[in-house]
Amino acid sequence: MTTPVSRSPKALGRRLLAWYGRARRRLPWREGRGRHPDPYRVWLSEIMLQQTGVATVGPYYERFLARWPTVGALARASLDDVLHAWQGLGYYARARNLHRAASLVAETLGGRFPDDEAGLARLPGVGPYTAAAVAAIAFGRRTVPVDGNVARVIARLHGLRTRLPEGRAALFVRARAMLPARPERGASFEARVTPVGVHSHDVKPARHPGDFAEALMDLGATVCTPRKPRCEACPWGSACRARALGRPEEFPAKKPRPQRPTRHAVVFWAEDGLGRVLVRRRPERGLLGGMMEFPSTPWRAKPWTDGEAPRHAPAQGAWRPLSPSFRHAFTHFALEARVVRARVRGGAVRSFSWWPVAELDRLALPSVMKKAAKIAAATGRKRPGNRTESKASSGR
DNA sequence: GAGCCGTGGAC
DNA sequence: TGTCCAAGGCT
Repeated sequence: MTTPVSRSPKALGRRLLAWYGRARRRLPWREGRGRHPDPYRVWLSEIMLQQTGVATVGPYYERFLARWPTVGALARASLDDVLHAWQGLGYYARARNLHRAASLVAETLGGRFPDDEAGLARLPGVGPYTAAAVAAIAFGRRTVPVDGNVARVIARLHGLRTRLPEGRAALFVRARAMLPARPERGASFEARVTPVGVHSHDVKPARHPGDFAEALMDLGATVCTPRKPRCEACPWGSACRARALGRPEEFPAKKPRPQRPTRHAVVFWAEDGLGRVLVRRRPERGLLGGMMEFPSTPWRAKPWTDGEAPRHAPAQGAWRPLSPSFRHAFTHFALEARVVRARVRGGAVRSFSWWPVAELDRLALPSVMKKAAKIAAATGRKRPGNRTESKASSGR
Protein backbone atom coordinates (compact mmCIF):
# COMPACT_ATOMS: atom_id res chain seq x y z
CA MET A 1 0.00 0.00 0.00
CA THR A 2 2.65 2.49 0.99
CA THR A 3 4.94 3.57 -1.74
CA PRO A 4 8.61 3.24 -0.86
CA VAL A 5 9.98 6.66 -0.17
CA SER A 6 12.42 7.80 -2.76
CA ARG A 7 15.78 8.87 -1.50
CA SER A 8 16.11 11.49 -4.16
CA PRO A 9 16.80 14.71 -2.27
CA LYS A 10 14.24 16.67 -4.25
CA ALA A 11 11.61 14.03 -3.62
CA LEU A 12 12.34 14.17 0.10
CA GLY A 13 12.06 17.95 -0.05
CA ARG A 14 8.67 17.74 -1.75
CA ARG A 15 7.49 15.24 0.80
CA LEU A 16 8.57 17.50 3.61
CA LEU A 17 6.71 20.46 2.14
CA ALA A 18 3.59 18.39 1.69
CA TRP A 19 3.78 17.40 5.34
CA TYR A 20 4.30 21.02 6.29
CA GLY A 21 1.18 22.00 4.43
CA ARG A 22 -0.74 19.83 6.85
CA ALA A 23 1.24 20.09 10.06
CA ARG A 24 2.37 23.72 9.98
CA ARG A 25 2.30 25.28 13.42
CA ARG A 26 0.63 28.60 13.94
CA LEU A 27 3.12 30.79 15.69
CA PRO A 28 2.82 34.47 16.53
CA TRP A 29 5.64 35.48 14.21
CA ARG A 30 4.38 33.51 11.24
CA GLU A 31 2.36 35.43 8.71
CA GLY A 32 -0.66 33.89 7.12
CA ARG A 33 0.25 31.77 4.19
CA GLY A 34 0.88 33.68 1.04
CA ARG A 35 2.16 36.83 2.69
CA HIS A 36 5.73 37.97 2.78
CA PRO A 37 6.60 38.32 6.43
CA ASP A 38 7.82 41.64 7.78
CA PRO A 39 11.64 41.38 8.03
CA TYR A 40 11.54 43.20 11.36
CA ARG A 41 9.23 40.62 12.85
CA VAL A 42 11.20 37.72 11.47
CA TRP A 43 14.45 39.14 12.79
CA LEU A 44 12.94 39.93 16.21
CA SER A 45 11.53 36.44 16.57
CA GLU A 46 14.74 34.76 15.45
CA ILE A 47 16.83 36.68 17.96
CA MET A 48 14.43 35.74 20.75
CA LEU A 49 14.38 32.12 19.65
CA GLN A 50 18.12 31.69 19.94
CA GLN A 51 18.51 28.90 22.49
CA THR A 52 15.03 29.68 23.78
CA GLY A 53 11.82 27.71 23.44
CA VAL A 54 8.80 28.72 21.39
CA ALA A 55 6.51 28.71 24.42
CA THR A 56 8.82 31.00 26.36
CA VAL A 57 9.29 33.44 23.50
CA GLY A 58 5.62 33.86 22.63
CA PRO A 59 4.59 36.39 25.28
CA TYR A 60 7.84 38.35 24.96
CA TYR A 61 7.43 38.60 21.23
CA GLU A 62 3.87 39.86 21.55
CA ARG A 63 4.84 42.50 24.08
CA PHE A 64 7.78 43.72 22.05
CA LEU A 65 5.76 43.96 18.90
CA ALA A 66 2.91 45.80 20.61
CA ARG A 67 5.28 48.27 22.18
CA TRP A 68 7.72 48.64 19.27
CA PRO A 69 5.88 47.77 16.06
CA THR A 70 8.72 48.82 13.77
CA VAL A 71 12.48 48.76 13.76
CA GLY A 72 12.42 52.55 13.96
CA ALA A 73 10.35 52.44 17.12
CA LEU A 74 12.72 49.95 18.67
CA ALA A 75 15.70 52.09 17.69
CA ARG A 76 14.17 55.09 19.48
CA ALA A 77 13.59 53.13 22.67
CA SER A 78 16.07 53.44 25.50
CA LEU A 79 18.33 50.50 26.21
CA ASP A 80 16.91 50.45 29.73
CA ASP A 81 13.42 49.92 28.39
CA VAL A 82 14.58 47.15 26.09
CA LEU A 83 16.45 45.37 28.88
CA HIS A 84 13.43 45.74 31.12
CA ALA A 85 11.16 44.19 28.50
CA TRP A 86 13.71 41.41 28.05
CA GLN A 87 14.02 40.55 31.72
CA GLY A 88 13.52 36.86 32.39
CA LEU A 89 14.31 35.84 28.82
CA GLY A 90 18.00 35.38 29.52
CA TYR A 91 21.14 35.79 27.44
CA TYR A 92 20.94 39.51 27.90
CA ALA A 93 23.63 40.25 25.33
CA ARG A 94 20.87 39.50 22.85
CA ALA A 95 18.87 42.47 24.09
CA ARG A 96 21.83 44.80 23.89
CA ASN A 97 22.68 43.59 20.38
CA LEU A 98 19.04 43.83 19.40
CA HIS A 99 18.99 47.48 20.34
CA ARG A 100 22.27 48.20 18.59
CA ALA A 101 21.15 46.43 15.43
CA ALA A 102 17.84 48.31 15.41
CA SER A 103 19.70 51.61 15.64
CA LEU A 104 21.99 50.55 12.82
CA VAL A 105 19.11 49.59 10.55
CA ALA A 106 17.08 52.66 11.39
CA GLU A 107 19.83 55.23 11.23
CA THR A 108 22.35 54.05 8.66
CA LEU A 109 20.33 51.69 6.47
CA GLY A 110 17.29 53.87 6.05
CA GLY A 111 15.06 51.60 8.08
CA ARG A 112 15.44 48.64 5.74
CA PHE A 113 16.99 45.36 6.72
CA PRO A 114 19.72 43.93 4.49
CA ASP A 115 18.06 41.42 2.17
CA ASP A 116 20.83 38.85 1.93
CA GLU A 117 22.80 36.67 4.29
CA ALA A 118 26.05 38.61 4.10
CA GLY A 119 24.38 41.90 4.91
CA LEU A 120 22.27 40.43 7.69
CA ALA A 121 25.28 38.72 9.25
CA ARG A 122 26.87 42.13 9.77
CA LEU A 123 24.20 43.08 12.26
CA PRO A 124 25.23 42.55 15.87
CA GLY A 125 23.66 39.43 17.29
CA VAL A 126 23.07 37.90 13.87
CA GLY A 127 25.24 34.87 13.13
CA PRO A 128 25.18 32.26 10.38
CA TYR A 129 21.95 30.66 11.52
CA THR A 130 19.93 33.82 12.01
CA ALA A 131 21.23 35.41 8.81
CA ALA A 132 20.11 32.38 6.81
CA ALA A 133 16.76 32.17 8.58
CA VAL A 134 15.88 35.81 7.96
CA ALA A 135 17.19 35.71 4.40
CA ALA A 136 15.04 32.68 3.60
CA ILE A 137 11.89 33.53 5.52
CA ALA A 138 11.71 37.27 5.01
CA PHE A 139 13.38 37.62 1.62
CA GLY A 140 12.92 34.28 -0.09
CA ARG A 141 16.63 33.68 -0.47
CA ARG A 142 17.51 30.14 -1.47
CA THR A 143 19.37 29.13 1.63
CA VAL A 144 18.78 26.82 4.57
CA PRO A 145 19.35 27.88 8.16
CA VAL A 146 21.12 25.12 10.06
CA ASP A 147 20.21 25.19 13.72
CA GLY A 148 20.00 22.41 16.26
CA ASN A 149 16.72 21.18 14.81
CA VAL A 150 17.90 21.05 11.24
CA ALA A 151 21.20 19.49 12.23
CA ARG A 152 19.40 16.73 14.10
CA VAL A 153 16.89 16.07 11.33
CA ILE A 154 19.50 15.89 8.59
CA ALA A 155 21.98 13.94 10.69
CA ARG A 156 19.34 11.32 11.39
CA LEU A 157 18.09 11.15 7.84
CA HIS A 158 21.60 10.36 6.62
CA GLY A 159 22.82 8.54 9.70
CA LEU A 160 25.59 11.05 10.28
CA ARG A 161 27.34 11.21 13.62
CA THR A 162 28.48 14.71 12.91
CA ARG A 163 27.43 17.53 15.15
CA LEU A 164 27.57 21.29 15.24
CA PRO A 165 29.63 23.27 14.66
CA GLU A 166 32.06 20.94 12.84
CA GLY A 167 29.39 19.37 10.71
CA ARG A 168 27.56 22.51 9.74
CA ALA A 169 28.92 22.62 6.18
CA ALA A 170 28.14 18.98 5.45
CA LEU A 171 24.67 19.28 6.93
CA PHE A 172 24.02 22.45 4.97
CA VAL A 173 24.92 20.75 1.70
CA ARG A 174 22.59 17.85 2.44
CA ALA A 175 19.74 20.13 3.45
CA ARG A 176 20.11 22.48 0.54
CA ALA A 177 20.05 19.59 -1.90
CA MET A 178 16.44 19.02 -0.85
CA LEU A 179 15.38 22.60 -1.47
CA PRO A 180 13.07 22.74 -4.47
CA ALA A 181 14.87 24.00 -7.53
CA ARG A 182 12.93 27.20 -7.89
CA PRO A 183 9.65 28.64 -6.83
CA GLU A 184 6.90 27.33 -9.03
CA ARG A 185 4.19 29.44 -10.49
CA GLY A 186 0.62 28.46 -10.25
CA ALA A 187 -1.54 26.95 -7.61
CA SER A 188 -0.14 26.16 -4.23
CA PHE A 189 -1.44 25.84 -0.74
CA GLU A 190 -0.43 29.44 -0.21
CA ALA A 191 -2.15 30.80 -3.27
CA ARG A 192 -5.41 29.12 -2.38
CA VAL A 193 -5.71 31.07 0.81
CA THR A 194 -4.42 34.41 -0.42
CA PRO A 195 -6.80 36.98 0.98
CA VAL A 196 -8.82 39.09 -1.36
CA GLY A 197 -7.31 42.49 -1.94
CA VAL A 198 -3.72 41.48 -1.46
CA HIS A 199 -1.47 42.82 -4.16
CA SER A 200 0.45 40.37 -6.22
CA HIS A 201 3.82 41.47 -4.92
CA ASP A 202 2.67 40.51 -1.45
CA VAL A 203 2.08 36.95 -2.51
CA LYS A 204 4.80 34.45 -1.86
CA PRO A 205 5.51 31.98 -4.60
CA ALA A 206 4.81 28.38 -3.78
CA ARG A 207 7.67 26.41 -2.26
CA HIS A 208 9.17 29.50 -0.82
CA PRO A 209 12.56 28.82 0.79
CA GLY A 210 11.15 30.19 4.03
CA ASP A 211 8.52 27.48 4.04
CA PHE A 212 11.23 24.91 3.59
CA ALA A 213 13.22 26.30 6.50
CA GLU A 214 10.18 26.39 8.74
CA ALA A 215 9.21 22.90 7.65
CA LEU A 216 12.59 21.54 8.69
CA MET A 217 12.36 23.28 12.04
CA ASP A 218 8.80 22.14 12.66
CA LEU A 219 9.80 18.60 11.85
CA GLY A 220 12.65 18.80 14.36
CA ALA A 221 10.49 20.40 17.01
CA THR A 222 7.42 18.20 16.77
CA VAL A 223 8.41 14.87 15.21
CA CYS A 224 12.16 14.38 15.02
CA THR A 225 12.63 15.41 18.64
CA PRO A 226 15.83 14.91 20.63
CA ARG A 227 14.22 12.27 22.81
CA LYS A 228 11.55 9.79 21.78
CA PRO A 229 11.16 10.87 18.17
CA ARG A 230 7.77 10.08 16.65
CA CYS A 231 9.14 8.23 13.66
CA GLU A 232 5.76 6.79 12.77
CA ALA A 233 4.55 10.33 12.04
CA CYS A 234 7.57 11.35 10.00
CA PRO A 235 7.12 12.22 6.33
CA TRP A 236 10.50 10.66 5.60
CA GLY A 237 9.54 7.38 7.15
CA SER A 238 11.57 4.53 5.72
CA ALA A 239 14.11 6.84 4.05
CA CYS A 240 15.68 7.62 7.41
CA ARG A 241 19.03 5.98 8.03
CA ALA A 242 19.01 6.53 11.78
CA ARG A 243 15.60 4.92 12.07
CA ALA A 244 16.73 1.97 10.00
CA LEU A 245 19.68 1.56 12.31
CA GLY A 246 17.23 1.30 15.18
CA ARG A 247 18.43 4.06 17.45
CA PRO A 248 17.48 7.42 16.03
CA GLU A 249 18.10 9.13 19.36
CA GLU A 250 21.82 8.48 19.02
CA PHE A 251 22.06 10.90 16.11
CA PRO A 252 23.74 13.28 15.99
CA ALA A 253 26.51 12.49 18.44
CA LYS A 254 26.19 14.44 21.67
CA LYS A 255 28.96 16.45 23.11
CA PRO A 256 29.76 15.44 26.68
CA ARG A 257 28.66 18.16 29.07
CA PRO A 258 31.17 19.62 31.44
CA GLN A 259 30.11 19.45 35.04
CA ARG A 260 28.56 22.55 36.43
CA PRO A 261 30.34 23.84 39.52
CA THR A 262 28.49 25.53 42.38
CA ARG A 263 29.29 29.06 43.48
CA HIS A 264 28.18 30.65 46.70
CA ALA A 265 26.96 34.14 47.49
CA VAL A 266 25.28 36.15 50.19
CA VAL A 267 22.85 38.80 48.92
CA PHE A 268 22.36 41.92 51.02
CA TRP A 269 18.84 43.26 51.28
CA ALA A 270 19.73 46.69 52.64
CA GLU A 271 16.74 48.78 53.67
CA ASP A 272 16.60 52.38 54.79
CA GLY A 273 13.66 53.48 56.91
CA LEU A 274 11.70 54.70 53.89
CA GLY A 275 10.89 51.48 52.08
CA ARG A 276 13.91 51.62 49.82
CA VAL A 277 16.70 49.13 49.11
CA LEU A 278 20.13 49.38 47.58
CA VAL A 279 20.55 48.40 43.94
CA ARG A 280 23.05 48.94 41.18
CA ARG A 281 23.63 48.22 37.53
CA ARG A 282 25.94 45.39 36.55
CA PRO A 283 28.76 46.05 34.08
CA GLU A 284 27.76 46.18 30.44
CA ARG A 285 29.71 43.09 29.53
CA GLY A 286 29.68 39.64 31.01
CA LEU A 287 27.14 37.80 33.10
CA LEU A 288 23.77 39.58 33.28
CA GLY A 289 25.42 42.52 31.58
CA GLY A 290 23.56 45.78 32.04
CA MET A 291 20.95 44.30 34.36
CA MET A 292 20.24 45.49 37.88
CA GLU A 293 21.29 43.67 41.03
CA PHE A 294 21.29 43.84 44.79
CA PRO A 295 24.57 44.05 46.69
CA SER A 296 26.24 40.73 47.33
CA THR A 297 29.45 39.09 48.33
CA PRO A 298 31.62 37.83 45.48
CA TRP A 299 30.27 34.63 43.95
CA ARG A 300 32.91 32.09 44.89
CA ALA A 301 33.42 28.35 45.16
CA LYS A 302 33.62 28.27 48.95
CA PRO A 303 30.51 28.88 51.08
CA TRP A 304 30.44 32.05 53.13
CA THR A 305 30.41 31.96 56.88
CA ASP A 306 28.28 34.30 58.95
CA GLY A 307 31.45 35.90 60.17
CA GLU A 308 33.07 36.82 56.87
CA ALA A 309 30.08 37.71 54.68
CA PRO A 310 29.30 41.07 56.37
CA ARG A 311 32.72 42.37 55.44
CA HIS A 312 31.38 42.62 51.88
CA ALA A 313 28.16 44.37 52.90
CA PRO A 314 27.49 47.75 51.29
CA ALA A 315 27.04 49.31 54.73
CA GLN A 316 27.21 48.41 58.39
CA GLY A 317 24.19 46.78 59.89
CA ALA A 318 22.85 43.90 61.94
CA TRP A 319 22.51 41.40 59.13
CA ARG A 320 19.89 38.76 59.75
CA PRO A 321 19.74 35.64 57.58
CA LEU A 322 16.45 35.07 55.79
CA SER A 323 15.09 31.70 54.80
CA PRO A 324 15.17 29.80 52.65
CA SER A 325 18.42 29.88 50.75
CA PHE A 326 17.99 29.35 47.05
CA ARG A 327 19.73 27.87 44.04
CA HIS A 328 19.83 29.32 40.60
CA ALA A 329 21.30 27.52 37.60
CA PHE A 330 23.23 29.52 35.05
CA THR A 331 24.64 28.02 31.90
CA HIS A 332 28.03 27.09 33.24
CA PHE A 333 27.63 27.22 37.01
CA ALA A 334 24.98 27.07 39.71
CA LEU A 335 24.59 29.74 42.35
CA GLU A 336 23.77 28.81 45.92
CA ALA A 337 22.67 31.99 47.61
CA ARG A 338 21.37 33.24 50.91
CA VAL A 339 19.68 36.56 51.54
CA VAL A 340 20.51 38.62 54.60
CA ARG A 341 18.66 41.73 55.65
CA ALA A 342 19.42 44.78 57.73
CA ARG A 343 18.39 48.35 58.10
CA VAL A 344 21.25 50.65 57.26
CA ARG A 345 21.63 54.42 57.29
CA GLY A 346 19.95 55.98 54.29
CA GLY A 347 22.86 58.07 53.10
CA ALA A 348 24.89 57.70 49.96
CA VAL A 349 26.51 54.30 49.47
CA ARG A 350 29.29 54.06 46.97
CA SER A 351 28.23 52.64 43.58
CA PHE A 352 24.71 51.87 44.82
CA SER A 353 21.38 53.69 44.63
CA TRP A 354 18.31 53.60 46.80
CA TRP A 355 15.24 52.31 45.05
CA PRO A 356 11.66 51.95 46.38
CA VAL A 357 10.77 48.34 47.06
CA ALA A 358 7.27 49.01 45.77
CA GLU A 359 8.72 49.92 42.39
CA LEU A 360 11.18 47.10 41.89
CA ASP A 361 9.13 45.89 38.95
CA ARG A 362 10.27 48.95 37.04
CA LEU A 363 13.87 47.73 37.16
CA ALA A 364 15.47 45.32 34.71
CA LEU A 365 15.99 42.54 37.24
CA PRO A 366 17.28 39.16 36.09
CA SER A 367 15.48 36.11 37.43
CA VAL A 368 18.16 35.33 39.96
CA MET A 369 17.64 38.73 41.59
CA LYS A 370 13.89 38.34 41.49
CA LYS A 371 14.28 35.20 43.53
CA ALA A 372 16.24 37.11 46.13
CA ALA A 373 13.65 39.89 46.20
CA LYS A 374 10.87 37.38 46.60
CA ILE A 375 12.51 35.85 49.63
CA ALA A 376 13.06 39.25 51.18
CA ALA A 377 9.50 40.32 50.50
CA ALA A 378 8.05 37.08 51.86
CA THR A 379 9.99 37.43 55.07
CA GLY A 380 9.15 41.09 55.34
CA ARG A 381 5.46 40.35 55.24
CA LYS A 382 5.60 37.97 58.15
CA ARG A 383 4.55 39.26 61.50
CA PRO A 384 7.34 39.35 64.04
CA GLY A 385 5.85 36.50 66.04
CA ASN A 386 6.09 34.17 63.07
CA ARG A 387 9.65 34.72 62.39
CA THR A 388 11.54 32.06 64.23
CA GLU A 389 9.83 28.91 63.16
CA SER A 390 11.51 28.08 59.88
CA LYS A 391 15.11 28.32 60.73
CA ALA A 392 16.44 25.87 63.12
CA SER A 393 19.34 25.51 60.72
CA SER A 394 20.08 29.06 59.73
CA GLY A 395 19.62 30.74 63.07
CA ARG A 396 22.63 31.65 65.09
C1' DG B 1 38.07 26.04 19.15
C1' DA B 2 36.44 26.32 23.49
C1' DG B 3 34.47 28.92 27.08
C1' DC B 4 31.08 32.22 28.20
C1' DC B 5 26.33 33.59 28.31
C1' DG B 6 19.90 32.58 31.29
C1' DT B 7 15.99 30.54 31.96
C1' DG B 8 12.07 27.53 32.71
C1' DG B 9 10.02 23.20 31.35
C1' DA B 10 10.13 18.20 30.50
C1' DC B 11 11.35 13.87 32.18
C1' DT C 1 16.34 16.64 42.82
C1' DG C 2 19.19 16.37 38.86
C1' DT C 3 19.88 16.40 34.10
C1' DC C 4 18.99 17.72 29.61
C1' DC C 5 17.29 20.70 26.58
C1' DA C 6 15.71 25.09 23.22
C1' DA C 7 15.08 28.44 16.26
C1' DG C 8 23.21 30.62 18.66
C1' DG C 9 26.52 34.38 18.88
C1' DC C 10 30.59 36.46 20.61
C1' DT C 11 35.33 36.51 22.10
